[in-house]
Amino acid sequence: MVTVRDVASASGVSISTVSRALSEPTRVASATRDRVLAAARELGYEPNRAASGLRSGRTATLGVVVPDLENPYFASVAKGVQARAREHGYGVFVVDVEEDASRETDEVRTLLAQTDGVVLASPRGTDDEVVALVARAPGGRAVLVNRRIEGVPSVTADDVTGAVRALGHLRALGHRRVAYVGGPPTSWSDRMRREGLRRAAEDGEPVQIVDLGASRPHVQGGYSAADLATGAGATAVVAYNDLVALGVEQRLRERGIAVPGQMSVVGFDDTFVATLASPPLTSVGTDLRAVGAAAVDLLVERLGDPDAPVTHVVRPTELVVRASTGTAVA
Amino acid sequence: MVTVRDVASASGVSISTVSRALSEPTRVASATRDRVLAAARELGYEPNRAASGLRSGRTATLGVVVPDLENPYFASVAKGVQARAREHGYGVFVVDVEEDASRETDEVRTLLAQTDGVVLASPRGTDDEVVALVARAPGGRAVLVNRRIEGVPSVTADDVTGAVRALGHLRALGHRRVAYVGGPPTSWSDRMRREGLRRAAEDGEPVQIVDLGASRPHVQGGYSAADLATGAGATAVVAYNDLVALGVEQRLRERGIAVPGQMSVVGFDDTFVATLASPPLTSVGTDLRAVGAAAVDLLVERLGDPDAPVTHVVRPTELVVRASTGTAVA
DNA sequence: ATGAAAGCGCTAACAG
DNA sequence: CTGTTAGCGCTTTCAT
Repeated sequence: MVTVRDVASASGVSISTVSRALSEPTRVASATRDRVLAAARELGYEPNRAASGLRSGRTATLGVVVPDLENPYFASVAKGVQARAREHGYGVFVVDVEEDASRETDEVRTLLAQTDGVVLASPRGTDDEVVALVARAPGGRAVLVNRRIEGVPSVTADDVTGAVRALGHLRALGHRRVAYVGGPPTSWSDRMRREGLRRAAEDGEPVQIVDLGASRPHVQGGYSAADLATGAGATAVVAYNDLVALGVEQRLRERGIAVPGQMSVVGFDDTFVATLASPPLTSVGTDLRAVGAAAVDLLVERLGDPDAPVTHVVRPTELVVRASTGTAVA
Repeated sequence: MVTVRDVASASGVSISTVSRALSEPTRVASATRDRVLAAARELGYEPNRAASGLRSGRTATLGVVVPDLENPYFASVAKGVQARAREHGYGVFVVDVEEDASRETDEVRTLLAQTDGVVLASPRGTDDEVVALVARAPGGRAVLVNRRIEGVPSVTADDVTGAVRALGHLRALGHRRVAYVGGPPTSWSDRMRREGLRRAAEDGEPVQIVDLGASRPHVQGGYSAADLATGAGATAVVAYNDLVALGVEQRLRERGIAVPGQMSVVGFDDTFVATLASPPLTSVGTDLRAVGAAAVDLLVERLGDPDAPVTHVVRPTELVVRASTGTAVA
């Protein structure tokens, strides 16, 4: 292993100069600096993060906690986090807690001790649990994604507006009875989506919202809920997310119910699977990588200034209309 | 921040006893140990990884490098890596190199300096580049996934057998002219899949393989290649992976060509998207999380014994038959 | 602009 | 079984 010492003796300076040349280039005479950098490159020097972190108290590492990496939603968020963190010079620990609230708690706790800050995506714990957890992070070293709690910095999508647009779209197509297949009870975005539908339903030509309750946020959840939607006499289904919507489509296809001929389907998140479905799914989307990136920006900003005001970033949503929605049956 | 020192004074022992109680519980009297552990818990002590790593030379961190986290294949591998690493007491840095071979090189280099070992999944570099890279990791601290090179430990899937089975399946259904939509030129698994098809084609009732060349390993790649398959007079298409296969299905559907009525389609990897397609995709699958887990096991084993022989783990593949394959048209 | 020296929190000899 | 001590590689005063 090559250390600052090796670089120092190779370039005939002291180790402090090496350290400075590497991290504060301006504070070193340009001639010396060049010599040092050349020696470092030549020897293949790679700074030891553990050592520098130990001394400086800065680990140059962030953590990101997600419920499930295989869920395309979180894969995209994690990708955005990783990419932006890299731009800021941070490495990132990715932790998949397998949809388990108590593991979430544990992992955030340890990550907080090991990293400069953590991004907590779609926490499965209650607001109180999350607040308690984050309280352990002095200086706001935690940022939430997809959950908004006063006092804790967060990045969320404007789901309310998205849901309003989705319902407007369906109303314009003549739908007057729309079923909603919900997500996990602790999901903040599920609350927002419900809220958007409710508001939109009351505003203008009346539309009836049929609440189909909570489903597991996977294909299977939608598959099981599809029959409830037809049973309720709805002409359109709005699903908690794309996977659920795909499950609905799957079941309808199996029963020979045409989409969108007899039933329209709308998803949320506009993940890449939306285009894989047949028919391709109309979905309320957000730029998920941008969500991850924004969370990192927030974190980095606060690490630079712990007293910065708590900010809530709300990313825009957009209704992407594809072939799964059409005019309502008479 | 609470340190070993705080725990030591709280429990009336020396710092070394604290350290031992935490990491080698057997070497400490049980009474003392209980006292120390209680104090640690009470104070909310979290060991500082940087410090322990600096001293012990062990970072308790692994790295995993993937071309694209949003690709379900790599999401699953990364998930497997993370989960197994956790069981072994390691954290994991996940790095997405965005399909870029030169970033791959850089990242592996830095990771090797920062971690105890790295899992390099589906390297985009050439064999020579990979060997050069790995040569920098004394004691075999790098493990390849989805690429086999002599002298470097690896975990691969038995793609040859998988391809043989896929072709056997198609032959049994009466197909005599099968098109293959290939993946990236540097892909090792693409080579193996081709090899399997070639072998199987020659063995038994003859089947003609039409090589459609390389495609981008995404939906778009399959979409563009689909017309080549029909143009070539094939009655079945084998695609490099599930995404490509879905692209093929998409284009065929658009053209009104029935699957499997007029054309059968087979994918590889059996990622969750295979079941989302319509018709659901017949695919040659491997347990991807297990692949990731095996890579970690290999790494951990070698970290324990750097002189252990280089092993190549080959995971079984399995043909999962779904609705996208049927009897050949007359 | 540069060097000397202290020490971050922890583990690993070495004593006892 | 437990305590003392040295020092991992680096950054950071404090001098010069």
